[in-house]
Amino acid sequence: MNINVPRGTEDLLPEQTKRWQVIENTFKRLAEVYHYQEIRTPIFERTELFQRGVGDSTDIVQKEMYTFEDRGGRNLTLRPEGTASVARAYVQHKLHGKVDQPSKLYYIGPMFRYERPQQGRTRQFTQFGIEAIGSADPAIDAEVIAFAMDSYQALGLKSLKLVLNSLGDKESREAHRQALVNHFTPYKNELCGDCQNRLEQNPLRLLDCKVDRDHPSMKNAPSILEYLNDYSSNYFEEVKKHLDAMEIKYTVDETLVRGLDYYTHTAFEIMSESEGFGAITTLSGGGRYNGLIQDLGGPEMSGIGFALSIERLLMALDAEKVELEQPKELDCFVITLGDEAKYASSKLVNTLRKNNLKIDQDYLGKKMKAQFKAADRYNAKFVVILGEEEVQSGVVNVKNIETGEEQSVEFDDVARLIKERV
RNA sequence: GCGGCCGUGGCGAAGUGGUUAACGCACUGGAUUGUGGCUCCAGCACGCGUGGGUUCGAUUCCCACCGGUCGCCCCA
Repeated sequence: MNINVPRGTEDLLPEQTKRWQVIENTFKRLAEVYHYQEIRTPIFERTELFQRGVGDSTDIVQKEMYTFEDRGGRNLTLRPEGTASVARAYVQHKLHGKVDQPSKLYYIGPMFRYERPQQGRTRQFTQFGIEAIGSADPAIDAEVIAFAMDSYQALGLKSLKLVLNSLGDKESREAHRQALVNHFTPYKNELCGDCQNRLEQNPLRLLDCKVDRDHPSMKNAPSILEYLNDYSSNYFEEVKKHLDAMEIKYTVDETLVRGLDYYTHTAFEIMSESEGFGAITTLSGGGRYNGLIQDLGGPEMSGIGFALSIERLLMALDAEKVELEQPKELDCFVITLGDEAKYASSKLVNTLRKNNLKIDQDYLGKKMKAQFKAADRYNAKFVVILGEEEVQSGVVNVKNIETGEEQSVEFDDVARLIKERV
């Protein structure tokens, strides 16, 4: 019987969750700083939502969705990304009618994609993301990008690369699409199978094909930037000016197209430039989606967002050898000697905890030496030794593990003493 | 969906077609009845992913399966 975790999923044991908590708290703090509020949507949705929202031509919808039928015959899918769900909630609850606009939302939680696992890619992974819906001001594009960069910088990461592009509005995209079809059709038979399909379904994605990257036709392929109409190209310029104003460095890459169909105008990715980071260097991505809300039955509302993977963030932290600062595990470990002392110990431990101190004691009947070792391992600041003598006298020694200093106090004063020193 | 590599105690890891499967860490006990982190001694795999095959004999060779891992495509 194999009861291990399913392929592509993992348990996070305390050693790891400690780091996760630091990261999550950082994000929540940033969300307050940038004034984004949390939204929680279901982990599964109707399959149509992702087909419409993410796009039928995307890899996600074509081959990566965890789709199932429930007992009522409903066709459901574990969410592969967060934006479609947030947009759906925005439409469903008519957030566009609320006073606070734009709606600035953040989410954090598991996403699911059925893929072959490898480093930096699991079937269940965790995204933190934000969405700002209801504004078409280039300044908010820049805000989202700044937030994305801050998410890494606030944790101490440095080797980051911001890549930027514009995909233009509908009109620009259509013009570019036509140009791409005209350009690539003569070479159709020389391109890879995927690209032959892309030529019909989504020619834009030909540009980031890794197989045909070196095909001669790629070199002089029409760039989206040449097809931006006035509004689009002006919008892109404005976004860049805001980034310049914030002194955020970026590289424009006209081949950056992103894998999801809903993107318009601003598209960006943040990559790690650390040595030995592995094959996957994309840490996060995002962009503007001006047609999405309408596609999902809402009013004409534009939005922009980004999402990052916490798993990849952790890889980046490891690659850059960033140590997250973590709180001390225990303020005091109570060493108990002999059966008689155990009641006094329970009482003392309880009292200390009521004083909001982090306390633990031995439950394995270990010898003193082993109890000291446990205290070391838990990184406790103090130990209290409690044996028959102490029970008799009502006085215990409180020992500072680092300095070795000891101080004798009555039971009732232990909490106060430790609180003063922690 | 396709390809490479790997599968030995709680963890890391060596090794061999044949009689006791190194070593390190961790853990437990002792040297040392109540003050640890150092040192020394001792203990700790009836077993080398599962099943089948070759063989007098397999953890070691072969096959299949399972699991892990890395990479391709694509992405977070």
